[in-house]
Amino acid sequence: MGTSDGLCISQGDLAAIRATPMFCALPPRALDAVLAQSELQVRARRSTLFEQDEPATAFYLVLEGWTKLFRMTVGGDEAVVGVFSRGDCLAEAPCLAGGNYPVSGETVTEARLLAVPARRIIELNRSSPEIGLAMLASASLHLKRLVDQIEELKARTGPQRLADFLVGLAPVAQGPCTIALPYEKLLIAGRLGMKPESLSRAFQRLRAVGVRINQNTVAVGDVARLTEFAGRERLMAFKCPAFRAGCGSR
Amino acid sequence: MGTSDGLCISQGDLAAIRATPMFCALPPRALDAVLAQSELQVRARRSTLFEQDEPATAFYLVLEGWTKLFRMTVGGDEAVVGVFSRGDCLAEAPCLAGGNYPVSGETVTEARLLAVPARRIIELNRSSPEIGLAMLASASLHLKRLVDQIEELKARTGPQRLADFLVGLAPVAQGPCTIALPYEKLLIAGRLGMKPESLSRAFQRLRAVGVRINQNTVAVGDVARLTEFAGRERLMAFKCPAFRAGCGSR
DNA sequence: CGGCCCGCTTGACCGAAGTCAAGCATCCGC
DNA sequence: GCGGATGCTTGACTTCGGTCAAGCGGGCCG
Repeated sequence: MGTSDGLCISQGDLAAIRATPMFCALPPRALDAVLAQSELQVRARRSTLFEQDEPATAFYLVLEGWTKLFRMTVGGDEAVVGVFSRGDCLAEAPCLAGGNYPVSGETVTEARLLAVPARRIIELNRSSPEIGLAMLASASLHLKRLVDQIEELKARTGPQRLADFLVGLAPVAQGPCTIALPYEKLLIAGRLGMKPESLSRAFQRLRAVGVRINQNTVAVGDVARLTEFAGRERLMAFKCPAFRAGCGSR
Repeated sequence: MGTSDGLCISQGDLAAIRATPMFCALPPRALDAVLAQSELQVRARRSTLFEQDEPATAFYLVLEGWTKLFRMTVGGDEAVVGVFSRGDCLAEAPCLAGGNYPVSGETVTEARLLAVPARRIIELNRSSPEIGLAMLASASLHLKRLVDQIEELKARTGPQRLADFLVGLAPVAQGPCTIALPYEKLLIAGRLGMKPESLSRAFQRLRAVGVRINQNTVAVGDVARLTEFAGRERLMAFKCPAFRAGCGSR
């Protein structure tokens, strides 16, 4: 886990930092104070950021690459709670609240991160109270994401969740496009709450709505069509026999 | 939705308020300031507190009764995101962050609530920054709960989730006991992420581990056995102690 | 009293997704 | 090149939980 000091932050990174929900509401002076306390870290793939139930001492802002939050279940599987990239903030709530990390965090690819020590921020909060509100805004966003995830798990099938995931990755809102999967299928499966085998089958199902997969690149015939599929009710295949016919052709 | 002023708060309620993760870290002066701005509400069953996507203008602390947070899915089902009782705080994060409610809120039984207007709190935050941190602590707790819920949905069967729910309600950690279900089975099913039919079947399954059900009272042969069946020791949340009907020492 | 409505339970059925196991490609070191 | 990792796909089977429909019991009202 290579580290360096907090001073050499590129212009691009600075812009990214300023754009986060966490820091965007902060007056420049307060932001400078935060950055002065922080550390720029470059980490290899599969590097541990923190572990569940450890006291929370620092939170992280992703500048480049991908990271995940997860839990080990009793059965030894990991339940992925979220996957994050540039501009996302991890674990700020437990840090500031002075508790333990509720999940474990790990890099998924090589990554560049801003690590912010909790203590300093708590101190800073005293002089600039808007930091607290900014963090709350960020935490609020995470709450919303988790609620989305719960709703998704409860109300959608695997292929629909996959469709939604792909739509989120697509560079356009309609028409054809190709997408490079940002990380391994194993993790995508985890993120979508299923096993790798089910992910495979979900991709097969999506061929019926114009999705082709080859290695880790995906070709989408029409993003709008995929979006529609993602939002449909679950019994759709049952109610609309045309799909089944389409599925069968291989 | 009956209301009255914020001044006549009973001693018991005051103690409950002081024990919440939200307010327990607050200096008495700040707490008084908050309470002076708040309103005590008594509401009938099935009364709407706020609706999803509305601007968040107030948050609620439950003093008595039960409330739920939920979302309407595309299919028209409701996905229950949480069910809350005495001592729990609802929607504080979006309020303070100045966003919209990410979910809808409703009372499940007749309930007594403390309604706290967002604006005043934001102003208060300027003079006492620890309010921001206290809210963050509360938000952090909600994050943890949601993560728990996701893990549960991903890693456990219906009967296991039900067992866990019952254990959480049991007044003892081991040995026999009887439990009165706090609200309708329909809602319990929603909370556990299943349909009423499945809940019924889950209860049947639990007969194998010594659980009998009759109307809305449940007889448990041995709570420890039930806990084991649920699949793990639930590490009791560090929710400032005191209330929560019968969640004794563990 | 008889009707009805409502919440809950049961049973039959079926689709979604997990498990287990085999098959196949790619990448790597030797 | 070969042998063996590793990661992805596929197929057969099983289990879980949702759907639909019927049945039942209690409470309420005329």
